[in-house]
Amino acid sequence: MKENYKVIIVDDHQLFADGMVRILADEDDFEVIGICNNSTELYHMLNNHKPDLIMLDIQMGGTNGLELCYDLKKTMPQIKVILISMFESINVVNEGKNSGANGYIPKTTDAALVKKSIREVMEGRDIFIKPINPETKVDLEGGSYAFLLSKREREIILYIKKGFTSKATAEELNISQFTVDTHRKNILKKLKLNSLKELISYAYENNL
Amino acid sequence: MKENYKVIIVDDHQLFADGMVRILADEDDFEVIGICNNSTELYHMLNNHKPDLIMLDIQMGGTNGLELCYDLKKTMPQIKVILISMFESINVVNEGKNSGANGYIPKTTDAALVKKSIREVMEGRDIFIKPINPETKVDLEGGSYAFLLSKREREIILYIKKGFTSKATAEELNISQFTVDTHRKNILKKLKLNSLKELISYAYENNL
DNA sequence: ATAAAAATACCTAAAACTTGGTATTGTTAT
DNA sequence: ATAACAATACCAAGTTTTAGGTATTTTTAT
Repeated sequence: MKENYKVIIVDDHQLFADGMVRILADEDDFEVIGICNNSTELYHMLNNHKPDLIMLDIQMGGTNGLELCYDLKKTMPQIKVILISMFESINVVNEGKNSGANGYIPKTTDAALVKKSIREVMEGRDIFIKPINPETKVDLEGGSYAFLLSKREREIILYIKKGFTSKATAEELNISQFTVDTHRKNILKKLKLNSLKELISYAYENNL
Repeated sequence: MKENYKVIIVDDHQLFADGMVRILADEDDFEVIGICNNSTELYHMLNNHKPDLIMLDIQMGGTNGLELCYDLKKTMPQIKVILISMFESINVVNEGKNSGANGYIPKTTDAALVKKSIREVMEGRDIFIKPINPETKVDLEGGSYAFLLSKREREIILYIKKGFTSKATAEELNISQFTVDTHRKNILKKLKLNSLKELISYAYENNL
């Protein structure tokens, strides 16, 4: 008889999670024991349930899935983690590896490959997809480069959303106005935006 | 006996589409007759298959789902279209309406709501969710002066949210930059705000 | 018809943002 | 150890916004 792997799905897109449940329900060696929409829900659930595997979306509003994975692996290394993401760039895959995950699956893969990947991981082999075309500049369209942001940069964004000038932000954080300006510049560059106004809209539309 | 609605799912994330198929397979009044990962595949499929409904993701690599919806509705208005998106901002929902779609569902909704929405749409009622942004404080009594805004002022706000300078907005609307500046000033005054940045946040938090 | 509101247009000075740099000090990953 | 990233700080020129106005024309409602 086959193993019965207990799986928790973590994704802020409930619809995607609902779909995943049904995909895994096709097989009788998986059992989804829970769905969480954010890290808080996950930690809550982990108090009462011990999964064998966590399927973790790395872009969730307000939560950085990579950091979450890192924390999970630090305290519960025995739980396997497969990251799910709409990014396929080699950079993100590498960040995924560094966060301690056992696998990385882009959302462009299909149901069959997911099932195969889970079995691979549960049998002890990490699976990190080779980006199909490393030359291709990953064009995210609706996607978000927000995961590229550092902690301080996310903090700066909060002040921008509140309408703080760089001077006011600098005073609040006890750093130089020049530093705030540099952070702002770097944020715009990373997110490929042209102004703070675009940034604010971006922040709201991407739950930053 | 219930209707048997023929559905095509269009999403570049195969995994999401695979999940949707299984969600719809729960019910016997839906039948997924195809999955497409882009507009080309969709048009191909439409040569041989006539669906009752198309579930259309609006963010697909290389394809603008909104434009696709607009084109579809122009040539095949009898086919219902429900847009799916990870955005919940009022902007995008409105753009969805303008593209001729019959409904708009964010990916944060769950399987049950999707099924309900499909039935609503197939029975002739359009469904456009009122997005509830967790950050949004629904506090109409409390001090939203937004009702004071004129039509033109609301229009100006849309350009501000898109990051347009007053000069660029003026060119777009064929009016003087001074006029745009005056509108901006009046908007800030009416809403008791101090900067365009605050205005943008206000706009998102009050579904403007 | 007429008052109120909306939309238009103009002026100026100060403050803030944008852009294109350079550069040092820590920390992290390989 | 050494490359890459994060956080810090600085400079300058040009653009945009902000805040104080005034003022005319068009639309809307009573």
